[in-house]
Amino acid sequence: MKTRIAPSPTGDPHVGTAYQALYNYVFAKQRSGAFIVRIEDTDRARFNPESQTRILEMLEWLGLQPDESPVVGGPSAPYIQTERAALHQGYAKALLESGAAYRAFDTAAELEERRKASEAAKSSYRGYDRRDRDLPQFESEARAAAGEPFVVRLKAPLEGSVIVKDVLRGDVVFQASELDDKVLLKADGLPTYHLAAMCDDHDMGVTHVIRAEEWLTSTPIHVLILEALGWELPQFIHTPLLRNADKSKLSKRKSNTSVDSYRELGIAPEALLNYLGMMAFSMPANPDGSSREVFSVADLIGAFTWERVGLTGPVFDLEKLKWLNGKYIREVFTLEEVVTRAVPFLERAGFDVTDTAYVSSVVDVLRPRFDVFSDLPEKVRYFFEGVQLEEKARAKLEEGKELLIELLPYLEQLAQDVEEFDRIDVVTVPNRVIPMSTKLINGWTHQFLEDAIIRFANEKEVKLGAVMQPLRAAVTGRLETPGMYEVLLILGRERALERLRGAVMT
RNA sequence: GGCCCCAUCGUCUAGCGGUCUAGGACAUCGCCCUCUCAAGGCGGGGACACGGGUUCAAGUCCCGUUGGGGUCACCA
Repeated sequence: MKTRIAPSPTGDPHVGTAYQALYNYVFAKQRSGAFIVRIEDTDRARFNPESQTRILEMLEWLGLQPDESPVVGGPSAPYIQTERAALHQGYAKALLESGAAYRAFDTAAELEERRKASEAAKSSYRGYDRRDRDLPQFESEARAAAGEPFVVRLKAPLEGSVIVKDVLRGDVVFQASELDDKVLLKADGLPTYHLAAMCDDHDMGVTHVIRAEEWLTSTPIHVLILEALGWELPQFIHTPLLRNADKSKLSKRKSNTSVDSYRELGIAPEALLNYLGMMAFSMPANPDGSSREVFSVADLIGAFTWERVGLTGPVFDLEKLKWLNGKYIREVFTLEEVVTRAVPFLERAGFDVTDTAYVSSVVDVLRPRFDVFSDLPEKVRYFFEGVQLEEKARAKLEEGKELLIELLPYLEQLAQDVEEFDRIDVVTVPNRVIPMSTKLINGWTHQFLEDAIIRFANEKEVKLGAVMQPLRAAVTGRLETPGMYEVLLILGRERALERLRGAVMT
């Protein structure tokens, strides 16, 4: 069996394409079939060469590797539709000869005019009026031979009905009177989607056409083409459309449809795929009845079945996507994986990331505090650059300056106090071990800092917070940061004390 | 407007006639934890669109209404 996605290179890589790719990929893999990618670039007016590479790159980023595609090739090459134009023209000719199609010589202006007239007449039929359907054979040939531009149209039946068998919805019946004679071959000699997709799917051996619901109403046309060519019908599966918050079809104007934009936001491909996998499809529940929100593509391949795919168009909710991404950062990825993904964002912010151990401890301590990588740089700026006092932090600092001046010697004393203790090579913080270079250690450990600061607060008879917040402001310039002991440890004694001195002296 | 598809909390969804006083997740609210911010834990509010059937019994089946969406291009 074989599935495919057939994206059109006309713009940014669309999440809808990623969504379709996921279904096609998962279903093909589950059935040990092939997943192929074909580029549908027959619309020369909207064609965008960059778009093609970006779509292919998107799939690579997502890890949805096609078995056949323009880049990896395959037995049915080429996988770029315009390169198959001769094939399409041949099929169009066959259809013309068998009488299943005909030439139409209407100009765009004529069609437009008649369409308007039809609308003005409030006719419910808005399709082609079939003016040239019964043009005598000789006239058709002669005008074509004389060089008059024409398109090839499908001769759809005038009576009866066409039944589309959709795996998810069963039989969908369309009356012939609702169909019109769609263009198969355009005046420029290139095929329209209807012809090209059917021919290519057939020639490439596609067995399951899994595509968005918006194609459902043109499927009878496709069935007609397939039948006229004498080909076996594939299984048609129309999946619900991803929606904007207002339930309309997901669009650029109302939502972020570009996968690249999510990538820039700092959404991990695993999280995006996981999120897309819970749109319309639902993973079987856990044994305790709770729903399973976190799963991989491999899990999907294991559990996927069309019976668990709903038919209502799901609203794409960025909030939940972000939450899921945060979940991956906190619970699914290893620290190392989080760091690897974070580094490019930190570098782009201009931070020096050469000290891997340092970067790692910074990221680690921030892990429960960001859910999208692009948010990270701002949250860790003070770890890489000097302190920039925020307004509220300045006020706190002023408020506690007296206390800090007294605290300073306590902290400076710390190293001496613990000389008698053994040297420690790692700093142990509850629940994690942060490797540090030994020169930063001495008394500068979580335990000693905590003891010292609590003792100090007790002696001064103030709440811990009265010490912590001014200290936090002094050392980070902010009022919201990870735990102070962690921050002091990561910063290291020298830098922390230096910042503290600097703050109380101004 | 014609045709086609769809219909459970604001959102993603579970539910395949009785176990539903409808379950989970995001969001939201409250409490706990706590040096701040998060994370985490606990708890609250919150839905079967409506009307007819069928049936001993309907969120679950059928019909209609309403609502939403899609589609009617020499775009895909």
